[in-house]
Order: sequence, then C-alpha cells, then structure tokens
Amino acid sequence: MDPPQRLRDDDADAVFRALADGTRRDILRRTLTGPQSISALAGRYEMSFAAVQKHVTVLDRCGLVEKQRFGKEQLVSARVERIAQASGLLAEFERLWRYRVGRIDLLLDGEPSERASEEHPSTHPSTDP
Amino acid sequence: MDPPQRLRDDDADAVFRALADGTRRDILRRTLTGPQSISALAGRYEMSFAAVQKHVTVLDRCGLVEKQRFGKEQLVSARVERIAQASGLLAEFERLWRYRVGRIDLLLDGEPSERASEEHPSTHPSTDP
DNA sequence: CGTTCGTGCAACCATTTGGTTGTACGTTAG
DNA sequence: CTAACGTACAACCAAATGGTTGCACGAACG
Repeated sequence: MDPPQRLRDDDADAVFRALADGTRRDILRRTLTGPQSISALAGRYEMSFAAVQKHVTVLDRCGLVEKQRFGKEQLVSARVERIAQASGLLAEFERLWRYRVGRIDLLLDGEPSERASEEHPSTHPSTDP
Repeated sequence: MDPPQRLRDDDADAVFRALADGTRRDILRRTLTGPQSISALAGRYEMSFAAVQKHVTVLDRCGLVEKQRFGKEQLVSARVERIAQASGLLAEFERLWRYRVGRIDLLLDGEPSERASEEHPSTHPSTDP
C-alpha cells in the first residue's frame, strides 16, 4: 500500500545501531504494543532512570519511536514504518542473494533448482567508488 | 521451508551492530553476489587493508559471512540465513504492532479497519524481570 | 633460492557508547 | 504554597569502535 521509502545510508547506520542493544529492542517491543511513559519504562529495568532516558533518546533520534507530551508525562510509542524500512533493506540483501543463485543455476545450466531467478534485482550494488 | 531458528539476544546485538556500518553493509552486498577475496574487497575502499580486514572479522564473528581458504587467498561469502534471522526478528516486531492495532480496533468496536487481527503473536514480549 | 602477495595480528590513538550521579525545571497533588 | 513526580540535561568515567602503522608468516611466482 504505502511505498515505505528506502533508508538513506546514514539513517541505516543509526537505525541498526539503535537495534544493536537488548534494552533498546525491549523498549521497542513494549512501545509497539502501546504508548509508555518514560518513567514507566524506566521502572522495568535495573539501570538508572537517566540511562533508560538515553536509550529512548537514541530510539527517538533515529526515528524508531516518537515522543508525545501528555501533561507532565512524555508518552513513547514505536514507529513501525521505520522498522519496516530496516526490514526492507534486509529484504534487498536477500533479493541480491537470490539473484546470485539464479546466475549460478544459469551457469550450471540444468534446470533451475526452484524457480530461483524471479527477476533482476532493481537495486544495484552500485556503491562503486 | 527451512525454519530459520530465532536469533539469541547476544547474537542479535552482534548482528545488528555489524549491520550498523555502511562499509560492512557494502561488503555484505558484494559477498552476497559472489565470494570475494579480502584483498579484492580491500581494494574497493579508501581505508587501509587492515581496516577492511577488521570489518570482515566483525561480519565473520557474528555469522553474517564465512571465510574459506583457497590457496593463499581467503574467500569471503555472505551467509544469507543469518540475514534472514535478523529479518525475522524485525518481522516479529511488526507482528507485535499489528496485534496492538487489532486490540485497538477491538476496543473501539466498529469493524476492524482491515482484518488486522490475524493471530495472537506467539512470541511474547515476556522479557519481564 | 629470494621476492612478492595475501593474510593475520598487535600496538596505538581519537571518538563514541553506555552507564553513573547530580542538578534544575515544569506539572500535578495536597 | 509546598511537596512530589516526571522529565531534561550536564559532567564524568570505563569500555568498545573504527581507524592507523608496523611486523611476521605461509603460499606462489620468478
């Protein structure tokens, strides 16, 4: 439906780095099922409030969550489209790999192992200096 | 087809951290379309050979690529199933979100916006200390 | 044989990360 | 008004990251 738009390279750095921490992934899980105040989140973990706050900031700055003031509380909720973008980047990788398999099948002739050619990947590696 | 097995939490840390670098993602793209020797890879980037070697080591230690000796060369190739595992983790996140939407629809009664309930996510957040 | 190539690894360095404590400020409850 | 709560932010610290240079070693080529 909505074309999820591709992640720019710097954004990909930030998003994957944000995902590379267990606490942050956990925060993301919680805020995916409903908005959570920062202090409610902080109560869940052993570490200090400030530490959790920092994790939320990291998630916020790369767009994986958004904060919304509600009186004195700040509600954190996950932005699923950002997750979808990261997911999409990995899907491109997988497509690239399937393309390779397709070429191998072609090279070995015979019959393709499983209709693996599908289509040329529209996204070139192309990061060629 | 092949049940891709879920990423353990430490592995997820390592895999996402490895993905959080543009050079490493680029190496991954290149090795997805075919094995590359380390020095061939190193020739592609501005940085020193040792730096590229380190990036390959990072990718290797988290399982995103594998190295295979071939005479004096070491061929690096991507392991797509590892990418699929990371992809799968993100897919779980998205499922979690759809489940939330389902509950909201339920709460607001009316008719579900788009058959959004699908199924209860079998993977609990459950990381409750 | 010696030389070159591809690799592995250690030492070093600047910057970032993930945590701490402490302080300050606006909002809500008594 | 005062007290308590939720948040923001700065200063500080240990450890990890991402890069460098330099050296050692085995394989292949002349």
